[in-house]
Amino acid sequence: MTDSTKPTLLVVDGHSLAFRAFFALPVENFSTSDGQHTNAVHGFLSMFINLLRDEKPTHVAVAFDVSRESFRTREYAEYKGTRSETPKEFSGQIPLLQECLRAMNVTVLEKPDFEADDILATLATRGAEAGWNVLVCSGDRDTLQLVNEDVTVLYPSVQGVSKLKRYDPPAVVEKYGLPPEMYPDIAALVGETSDNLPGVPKVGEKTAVKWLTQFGSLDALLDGADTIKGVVGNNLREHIEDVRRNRRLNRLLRDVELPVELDELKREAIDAQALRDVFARLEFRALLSRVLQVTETADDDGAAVEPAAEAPAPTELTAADLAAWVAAAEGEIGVTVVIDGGLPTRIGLATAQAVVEADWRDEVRDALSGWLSSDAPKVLADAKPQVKALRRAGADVAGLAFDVVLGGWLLRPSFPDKTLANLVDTYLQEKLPEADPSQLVPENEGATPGQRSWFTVRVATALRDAMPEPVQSVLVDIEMPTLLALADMELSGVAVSHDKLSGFSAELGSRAQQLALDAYATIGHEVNLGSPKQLQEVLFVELDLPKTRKTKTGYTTDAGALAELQEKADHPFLGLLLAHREATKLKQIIDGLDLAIGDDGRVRTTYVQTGSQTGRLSSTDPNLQNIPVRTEESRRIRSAFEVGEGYQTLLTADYSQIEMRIMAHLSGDPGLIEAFNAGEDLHRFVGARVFGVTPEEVSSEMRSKVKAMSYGLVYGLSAFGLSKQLRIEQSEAKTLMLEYFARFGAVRDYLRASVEKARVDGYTETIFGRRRPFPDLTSPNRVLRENAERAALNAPIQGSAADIMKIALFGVHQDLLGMRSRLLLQIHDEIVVEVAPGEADDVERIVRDRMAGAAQLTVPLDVQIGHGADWTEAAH
DNA sequence: CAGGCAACGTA
DNA sequence: CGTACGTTGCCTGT
Repeated sequence: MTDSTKPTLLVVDGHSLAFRAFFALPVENFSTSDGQHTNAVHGFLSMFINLLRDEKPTHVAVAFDVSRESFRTREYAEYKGTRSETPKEFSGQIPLLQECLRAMNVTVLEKPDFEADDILATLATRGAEAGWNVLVCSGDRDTLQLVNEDVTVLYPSVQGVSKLKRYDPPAVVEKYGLPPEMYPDIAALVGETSDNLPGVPKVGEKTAVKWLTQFGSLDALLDGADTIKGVVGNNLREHIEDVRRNRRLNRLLRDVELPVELDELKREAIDAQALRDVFARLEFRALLSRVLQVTETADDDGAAVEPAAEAPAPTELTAADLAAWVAAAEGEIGVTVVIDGGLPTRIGLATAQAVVEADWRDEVRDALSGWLSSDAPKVLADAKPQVKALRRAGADVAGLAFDVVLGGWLLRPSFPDKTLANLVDTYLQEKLPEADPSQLVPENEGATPGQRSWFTVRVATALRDAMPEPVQSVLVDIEMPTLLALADMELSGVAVSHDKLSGFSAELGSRAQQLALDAYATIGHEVNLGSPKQLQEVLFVELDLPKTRKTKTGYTTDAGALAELQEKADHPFLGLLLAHREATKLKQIIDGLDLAIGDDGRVRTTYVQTGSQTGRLSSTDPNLQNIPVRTEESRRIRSAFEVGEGYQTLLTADYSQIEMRIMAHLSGDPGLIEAFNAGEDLHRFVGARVFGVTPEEVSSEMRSKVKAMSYGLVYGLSAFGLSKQLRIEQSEAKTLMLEYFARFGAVRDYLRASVEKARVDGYTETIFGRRRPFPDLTSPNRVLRENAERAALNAPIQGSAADIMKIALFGVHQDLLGMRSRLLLQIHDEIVVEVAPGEADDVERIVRDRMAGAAQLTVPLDVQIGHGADWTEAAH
């Protein structure tokens, strides 16, 4: 604890902490619309604000390195020599950070020829001499040598910049077993890779501490080096000069001449206007109020900042009073349902002004059911599980106006704002009270359901302010109704036959076993066929087969590479391995699925509505969007998905070539549009154009080439990739692309323009206004940039397809409301419906109308529909 | 025991 | 050097 009567000096290593923030924060979430990266600035300031708030220093300074050259590099040219070039994306942020700090009237110090840590050491020493409390915040462990009774080091933990570990003398002793002033002795012996200071080989922290404890000091140890036995003793003697050099270099200077006196570091009121200006340029919205909260402002017209609001105490209401309360409440009502075992146990409602709660009982349900199922606007955080619980309890829900978790995702699809607590943090800069899960009897009570509703309502307001109109429309018009459809689909589940699965599993099991034995026979011993590492040993060492493509950990043994190996140097082991892989993979999928079958014979997945960056859904526990289909055999798994008891048939409906149709629409390419309007086989039509023949003359080889080309386009395929995919020469792939674009030039123009627009705007947009940010499009790093370009090219197409399917999905859901038939599955461009007896014709008409009518494009949306007793049958 | 990696299933 | 996902088993490090 710091003595509160004394001044507290906080000195911070700006460079090292900003650098940590740079790597800790995903750059895609911290960039301005013109592409300036701001993650280091944001991360540093966020941490710095927390420090000001928590430590309440009276005096503050932030030190920076001027360059990599210092007196240390002059003494030892290799110092920090292994560090790779500082990324430009980082160094460009330092002036911006300094500008922010100056606007906050924080003293920024830098001195040529010295490192930031020397400035910290000097200030810390002077502060301690003056009898102050000193806090040193740095990402460099060498600052631990500064720790004493008056000086505490705050060191960022591995988890990130936000968590700082406090090192006072006892903490250093606990961590290293030696007092702080001896830390550099340990470091000198061990060495510091990041500074390119080699230590004594084979000596780690343990040995160093043991020696230093034994000899009492580094000098005594080096003097007595002859007495140390063994390899490490030799190593020490051979590297004694390295150790001395390390120790010279890691000693921080405590008497650097600085242009300021301690008193001048006193915290001053910030220049709010200047801060607003620079934050506006950096597009920091939330940060400003956080700064204003922890600092005085010298701004005349600056409104006083309210401290974070405290949630009102909840009022416990009876069922009847609850009904009266919702009837009287104005505007949106926040709703939070506490769930246990899939059923509601408690409900909390709130407006921005009032908070009410009740245990969930039948009376409560009956009192609220009218309101819950009405259009009265409701705001929730992660509504789907709550809607499901309410429906299980016999209460229907409508009037979902806003789900803040979906809103946060739409605004920043890559940001992990997946809980109310995250959102409260990000958009309100407040803390949602949370019970400490590590304690059996929590010290802090978490927010009650009513209070969570209160936070939800306020987050919704903040999100709306931050959300461009088109994005709000995606939320309200697409995502919210989709949510209701998904809730019902998850509740329904899909019937899966355990008998079909277990029979198939056993068959595959014995086949896999036999294949394994055969495989062992070809190489003369057993090997774990599931271990890529052991396989590499067999393939490339024992059998000495040609090396395949490299992976991070060796050479790939994936199916493609093994097939190539077979062509080059066939060995019976390869075919058996591939067959074994196929059998075990299928068995694994089957067994996983079998395990997921519930008591009622149905499998229930969870659709993650925020599960992708493009707008698609994802499916988990189990994933029903990747059930095999490609091979005849694998379709036996789909055959186990059956129509449920009391239903007549399964109906599948899928969009044919929806992404190419969207491409035609977005590019306006006359050839492609004609292809779709002609109603002819797309790839045949395109093939005819590309190869200059009639559609009848398009061979299957030609067709598969243009098909690969067309699909590849949507993913940003290169000539190289195309040649690999089609196993043709790169030159031929290039010619194919040129021919393709010669006939369908508008496609290329569109793709180019689309990426260019994303570069300028900083984001892509779907037909319906869903956005995805792409800060890396301006990255100087070629790999990052080109990856972003391909993703940016794909995002509007994949995303628009996802939008269209969602619109169709909730349309079908709504139309089926009065019927017994129900939606079961969505697999990106396909839906599966369980059709009740007598409803087949109506259902087919509904599905066709809703899917084909989901969007008005310049080309028709073609829908293929099939029926059957199981999923395989229905797919025809 | 968690987490990274390779491999592979889908659209 | 083709986008978007989730799951599995192996293996390594804490």
